[in-house]
Amino acid sequence: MKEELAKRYEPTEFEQRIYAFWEEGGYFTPVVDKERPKFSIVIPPPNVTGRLHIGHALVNTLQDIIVRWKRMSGFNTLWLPGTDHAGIATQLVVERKLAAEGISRFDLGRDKFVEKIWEWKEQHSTEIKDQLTRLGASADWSRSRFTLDEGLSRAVRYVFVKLYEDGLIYRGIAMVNWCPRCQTAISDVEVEFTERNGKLYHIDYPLAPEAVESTGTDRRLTIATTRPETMLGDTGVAVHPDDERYRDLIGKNALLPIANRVIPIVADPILVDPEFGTGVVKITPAHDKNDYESGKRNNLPQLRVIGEDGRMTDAAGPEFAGLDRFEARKKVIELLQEQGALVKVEEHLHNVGIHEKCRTDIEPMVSQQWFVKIEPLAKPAIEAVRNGSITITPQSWEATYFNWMENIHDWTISRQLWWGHRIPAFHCTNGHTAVSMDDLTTCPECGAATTQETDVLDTWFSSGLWPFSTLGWQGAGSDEEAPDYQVFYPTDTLITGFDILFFWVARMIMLGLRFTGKVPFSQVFLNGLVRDEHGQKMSKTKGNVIDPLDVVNEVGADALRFTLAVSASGRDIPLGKSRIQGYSAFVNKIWNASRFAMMHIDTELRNAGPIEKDNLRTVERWILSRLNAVTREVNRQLSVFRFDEASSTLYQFFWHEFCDWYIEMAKPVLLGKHGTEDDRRLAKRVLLEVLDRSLRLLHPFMPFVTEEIWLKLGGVEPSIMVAPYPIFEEDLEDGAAERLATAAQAIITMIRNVRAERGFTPKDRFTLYIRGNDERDSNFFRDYDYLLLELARLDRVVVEGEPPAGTHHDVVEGFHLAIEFPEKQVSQEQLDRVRRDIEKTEGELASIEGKLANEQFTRNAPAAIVEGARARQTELRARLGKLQQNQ
RNA sequence: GCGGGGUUAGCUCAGCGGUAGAGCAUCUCGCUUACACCGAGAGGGUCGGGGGUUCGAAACCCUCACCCCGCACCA
Repeated sequence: MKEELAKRYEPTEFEQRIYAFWEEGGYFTPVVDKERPKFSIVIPPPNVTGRLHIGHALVNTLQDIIVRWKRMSGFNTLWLPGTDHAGIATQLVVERKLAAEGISRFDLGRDKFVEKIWEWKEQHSTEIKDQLTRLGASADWSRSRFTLDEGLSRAVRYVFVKLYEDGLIYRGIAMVNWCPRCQTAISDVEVEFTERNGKLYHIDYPLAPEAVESTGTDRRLTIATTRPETMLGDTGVAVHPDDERYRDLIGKNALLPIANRVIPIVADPILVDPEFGTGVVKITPAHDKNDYESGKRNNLPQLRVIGEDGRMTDAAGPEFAGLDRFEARKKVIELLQEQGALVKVEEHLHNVGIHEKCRTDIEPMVSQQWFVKIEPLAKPAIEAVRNGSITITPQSWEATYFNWMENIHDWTISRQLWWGHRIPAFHCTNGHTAVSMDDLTTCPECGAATTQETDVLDTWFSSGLWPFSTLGWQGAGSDEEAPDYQVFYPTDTLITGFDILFFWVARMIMLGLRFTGKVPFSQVFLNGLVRDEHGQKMSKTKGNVIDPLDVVNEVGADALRFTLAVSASGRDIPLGKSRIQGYSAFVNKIWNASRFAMMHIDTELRNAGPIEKDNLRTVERWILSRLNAVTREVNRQLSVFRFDEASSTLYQFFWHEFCDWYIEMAKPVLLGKHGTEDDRRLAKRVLLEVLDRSLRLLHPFMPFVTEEIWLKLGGVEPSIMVAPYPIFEEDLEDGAAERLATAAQAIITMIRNVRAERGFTPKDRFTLYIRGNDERDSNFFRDYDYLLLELARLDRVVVEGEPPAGTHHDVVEGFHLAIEFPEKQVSQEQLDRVRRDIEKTEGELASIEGKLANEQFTRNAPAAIVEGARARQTELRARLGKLQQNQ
């Protein structure tokens, strides 16, 4: 039964009601049936305690568009949602909260602290779902997963143990990125480089007394450093072996100022560039990546002067021990100044590595950690993209992927955190380490008591398994008993931000291939960053942040979604309030057009039956043909992730073809002002058809409003969500109808145009003389003269009649027109316009004729192009002749 | 240094070998019973500079300039 549509479009009135309706209908949950064609996609799991920002709104809108499109297209569709425990990020949030109460995690101890995080998690775990719900995400909440769930944890443990057994996970002492604030090691990709104005300190290192004696000189070696405090840990000085200035000093010793330690002068062609600076480099093997390598090459000891908390150690000397590293820097400078060893200080712009999560300066540090030997995993992952098993869109990201994967370093996976998957390794009192699926209390090697490794795994280790661990995979063999895995793995598409290509996408590919033997997904779409309307990054300090939930509350989810879609070409997205406003007008337009249609549709959709195509008139054939072309276009664009093209195609069609033209053209018949009762019935049927198909095409982009309208329209299916997505139908194509309808529109436009140019008002009426090319054209205009009369506001249309002298002539789409205007003073402006029009036409004609006169063109250009040029020439000639009569 | 992207109407962008486009903004006219979150119309671009390929280039190639983003390095 058809219902009324509210007079005003008020999204807040129905969006949440509609979502509840979908959930109750169970439309988000696919069936577990291997025989049906499936489509599956997993969400990039947001941080469990996070608040959704505009970037989440984007990535989840895009996923939902694809998911709804596939579901309507007949696929057994699963969108699996969930959240990530997000080790460091979550721990940080809770630590900050506790800090506000004056408590540190160390006050609580590991177990209590982890308990606190779980409490926090439980409190916030519904927030993500609630927020995604407001956006209209059609995810299967019954399958929601969390990276610390029991099953997923089992998968993590299995993968760790297996990689260890295969020799791809090892424990060792190496230079890592250390965050003194979080007091954990982090991987290379978690370090962010930020440009900073610093100082370059030039410091004199004197030669050791015995070197002064043996060389007979008292030279000083001037080194430069941005981090003077690390000199306390220097265990050598390097020069280039070919550098004449210092060659005689190689093998001798220098005297380290302040510490007064004798350190060797070594030759290191890798570390030292003789052209750069003074050609002398200090070596701090314990606190610099390059120095660490150099130290190993030159057998220099590592002296750790900075501790895990960022404070100087005892090894730094009694006057430094316990001092913060930046305080120590000041003190070192002071002492050097006193000793006269500080030669000069320069301003220096350089990059400083910081921890991307807490923004603390990274301290390179030698430490015992767990690593994944990555190359054997990276190789097949590179191959999968290279051979097309996985495609990345936009394709330019593939180059970035290869570039990174081919230069990849071992992955530091251990974190000295408390929140996460604890590493399943067991150390015994005799120093043995065993890795095991089951908890061990005694050492398998010597029987001594064991304790479990305290480190946890990098968050991305567990999210790297997300596409299969969420489907029930828990290790070799487990897949047999995991029906979801059987039906939905591998997934089809992955949609995520480019910023986690390395963090997440690459790791899923590597681990997926290794453990399931299949690519975890075959298509990756990387979306850009949402920026403000001027392309600036959104940030709290700039005050240009747009909160998606505010937008949803103001203009509804559909307007936000459509704006995001129409902006998503794969590059960064400029988003401003005015843009959203613009597209909310479009939603309003859909609402009102539907309201109009529903005032006239008296046949219920259920009983309407198929359209009687043979009885349709030209205008109806035209709109169906156009809609059909749009249908093909939208399906095609969605299949290649052109959300922008697909949505603007629909926008253009619905607003400017359906509303501005078709509805206006249909009005005389719908309102009973013209045509037979049969015409009217058919027009209504077509109006209904076009609206219904349009709503279905639009549904993935704006699910709420389309459902609200569609339900009131009385659809055949229980929900538009499960109504079939329109597909191209060859027999709806009608080129002839399109040509005539388009011509009629161009003629109406031309008349409106000239009317405005001549200063007439819509109330002034004229007579139009029109001549077609053949009988069919003439019949068309005879049949549809009422359209010209109504839409162009004429008082008479004469088809094939001879226009009197003094009329305005033109040629539009091959039709010769003449408009008889009432007597009116022709303004100079109008005359100028006629002249410009003529000049423009002459210009184009000259260019076309030049082309056609060129034998190279007629010989080489494709026949269709040459034909087109000829036709254009004919039209322009005719038009020019007509225009000249207007002068 | 390596890699990627960009430079098209006032703004934000699409087009990527065959007559320069969209949205927003601007101007003019119109409250015509779906919608003023509207309708009708107008103005506005030598497609960053230079060179080349081609019958034909905004599009392909080379080159220069400027901007952005990764990665690496910066003693």
